[in-house]
Amino acid sequence: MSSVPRSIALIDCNNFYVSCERVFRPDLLTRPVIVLSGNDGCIISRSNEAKALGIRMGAPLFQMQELIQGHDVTIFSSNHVLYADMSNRVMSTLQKFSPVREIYSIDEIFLDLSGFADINSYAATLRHQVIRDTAIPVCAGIAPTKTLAKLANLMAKRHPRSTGVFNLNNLTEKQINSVLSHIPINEIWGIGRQLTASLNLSGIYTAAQLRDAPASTMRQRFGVITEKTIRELRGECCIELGETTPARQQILNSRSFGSTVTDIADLQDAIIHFVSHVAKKCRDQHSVASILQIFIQTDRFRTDRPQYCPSISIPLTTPSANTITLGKLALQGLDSIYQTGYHYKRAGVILSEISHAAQSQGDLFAADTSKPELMKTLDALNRRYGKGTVTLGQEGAQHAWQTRQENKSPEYSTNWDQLPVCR
DNA sequence: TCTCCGATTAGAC
DNA sequence: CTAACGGTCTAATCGGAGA
Repeated sequence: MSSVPRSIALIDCNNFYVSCERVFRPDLLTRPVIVLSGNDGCIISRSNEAKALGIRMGAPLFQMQELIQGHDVTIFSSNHVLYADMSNRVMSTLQKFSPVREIYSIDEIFLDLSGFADINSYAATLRHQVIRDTAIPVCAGIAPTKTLAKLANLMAKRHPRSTGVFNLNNLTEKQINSVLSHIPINEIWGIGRQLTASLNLSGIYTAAQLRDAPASTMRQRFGVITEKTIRELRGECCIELGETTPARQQILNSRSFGSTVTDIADLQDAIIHFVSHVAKKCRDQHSVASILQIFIQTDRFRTDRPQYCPSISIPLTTPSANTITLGKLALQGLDSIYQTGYHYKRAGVILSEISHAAQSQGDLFAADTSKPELMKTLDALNRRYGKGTVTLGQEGAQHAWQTRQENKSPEYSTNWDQLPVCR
């Protein structure tokens, strides 16, 4: 009994961050545009025109400076509030198209379209709906497994005059072979730099070659992930759709500083900021953490200066998500790892061993009682009047460690005060 | 020798 | 003028400590 293959669709926004900026700057629709990472450091999104100029993904901005200046490239700092809001809009449109779905990242969603009638035109409809609702362009790849759907999406994006939909289930075996033999393995989901290098050494260069390699021996040499990838390339489902977003197991907040800091007071200020942020995220998912980690780092690229990257892991006797409790411990931890005389470039805070607040061990007998009501009030005020309305004493307004963001667009879709027309 | 656990590595986006 | 290289997260794997 040969069963009909599943139709798993991967819908992926085109050049997502750039597309978000273009929604509010239609004058840039045909121009080279890039979006930078935090601190305006690396290039993390490029328009097709920027890609065509040879501007590399992930490259540090200063290395691409020549290309950029010669071609009037428009540069944006990251505007995460804008991207998160646009993502919510895109996802709420797309979720209506299948009851079985998984939001995989800020700009991607898997939809199970198995058994649907006329899948190709359904996918075309969904693309147009997203454009109408949000002005963000998306492409759809359809295949029997997630890994193949990823590749199908790649094909949909790559084919210049394609309709933005590519369905591997419509192809003959011969056509599939042809497609896979033209895709280098580094473009496969789950095959990164290291695996590409070692697989190449064994003579495997294309998706077709990887698919046809013996699965069990490959598992021994290259690990389980490679084996699953091989099976998925054959059309065998090994990675199911995860329909519920599980609570975070780890919550991290870290920053590279705009310039180096030497004073512990500046680090304290930064750490308190990070603690507030992670504690809030933890409370938002109704969790508490059992381990609090603090780290500070010197600039790893300044090899001419002494390096010092200490960290400390602080176990909590009572799991907590309380900013005050965690803040005190964090500052003690910082004290114990800080050394004078270094130029610190980055710091961060990690919450781990996270469990659900209600079922946390010892909760009944030893709850974290340091002003839990204060946390609720603080969260409520910030919800009501906007983020940053009420902060703890040490979260000042001026920060020596603040990141550079020289080309940030307004939060068009979420903040009236930032709309030029409302000034 | 086995098992457990924290640290490290690899990958995604 | 010079210096300039992200932030969050998961899962697999490694390797040492202790049983």
